[in-house]
Amino acid sequence: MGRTPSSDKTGLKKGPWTPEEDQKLIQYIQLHGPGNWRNLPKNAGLQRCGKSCRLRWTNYLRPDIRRGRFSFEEEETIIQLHSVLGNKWSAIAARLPGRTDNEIKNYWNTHIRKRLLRMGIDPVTHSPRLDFLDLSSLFNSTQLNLSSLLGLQALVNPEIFKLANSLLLSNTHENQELLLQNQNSQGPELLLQKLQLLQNQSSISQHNDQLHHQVSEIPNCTPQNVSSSSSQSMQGNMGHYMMNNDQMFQKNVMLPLQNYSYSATDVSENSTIQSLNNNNNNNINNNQNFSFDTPLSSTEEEKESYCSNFNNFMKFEIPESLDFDDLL
DNA sequence: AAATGTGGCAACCGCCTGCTA
DNA sequence: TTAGCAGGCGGTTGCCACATT
Repeated sequence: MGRTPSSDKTGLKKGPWTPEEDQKLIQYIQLHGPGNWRNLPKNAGLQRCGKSCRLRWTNYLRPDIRRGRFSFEEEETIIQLHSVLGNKWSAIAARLPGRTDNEIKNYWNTHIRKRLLRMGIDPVTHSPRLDFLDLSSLFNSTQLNLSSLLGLQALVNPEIFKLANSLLLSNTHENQELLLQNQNSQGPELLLQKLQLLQNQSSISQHNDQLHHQVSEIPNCTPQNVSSSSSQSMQGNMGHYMMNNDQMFQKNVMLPLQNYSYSATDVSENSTIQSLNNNNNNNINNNQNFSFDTPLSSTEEEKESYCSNFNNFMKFEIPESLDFDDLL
């Protein structure tokens, strides 16, 4: 792992740390404490730059580091915080004891981000986007039958569903081809236009004002997903969810979150499945149990579990008491 | 069995910020 | 005021391990 061991022109070693180096660093810090990273390598007998020592300590050797898989609660926290803070990994890490910003960043990029993309959610704005949704898995699915269509109906705005459904029912190969060809590029223009029109007719929540107000008071904080006062938000039974700005209406298709379900087939091989089952039963809406049939599917039980728990997974309710100063 | 592709993640790079003289 | 420095931070790289072809 890491990089090829090498030395820079000052003779300092780079690349992966050896157990001996780790030991030296640990022993030195145990004796003298962290800090003064510039002089630390020399005093500790390490051929490393101070920066490298600091990173090694903070990201790997620190005794309070909690290694291992992220729990579902941790994932949920990361997503919630990311929806407010954006890529402020250190701020997010501060709310997750034992986790480092580097670890969270890696986990986001390798797991959560991809999952959100597959779910059709923009990982930057946390807004649903049809052009990110993996529709090919839908149309290629052998499970594209009435029941899955009913699931799809729960996935999207009913009007959007009607439109998509009419495309399917017309049963023209061209339509499906068109949809599939365009889903990863610019999207079917006609469909997008119609969807956008429909979307713009969706109910607009007033409930973002409070959060916007709270966040706007944070110094130097420009939350990526908190709308401007002129932008729109949607609220469903999953809490407040902010739309980024009007540009979302230009190219992207937004779906009401209360109807947004989860392609849970590859959820969190690292997550604690059990934890999913602990706290969500009250929020389960059977209509939201929908899964795409993808090659990544695990067991049906897991799929069901994840699907039914997606409501919790995507519950981005920002507590009114959230102290943003503390957060930052 | 070998080649190729992909995921995961430790570590590096370069920029930014805050402190101090 | 400003230059220099240390530390912090987010983005990126590149290697290893495993999966797929």
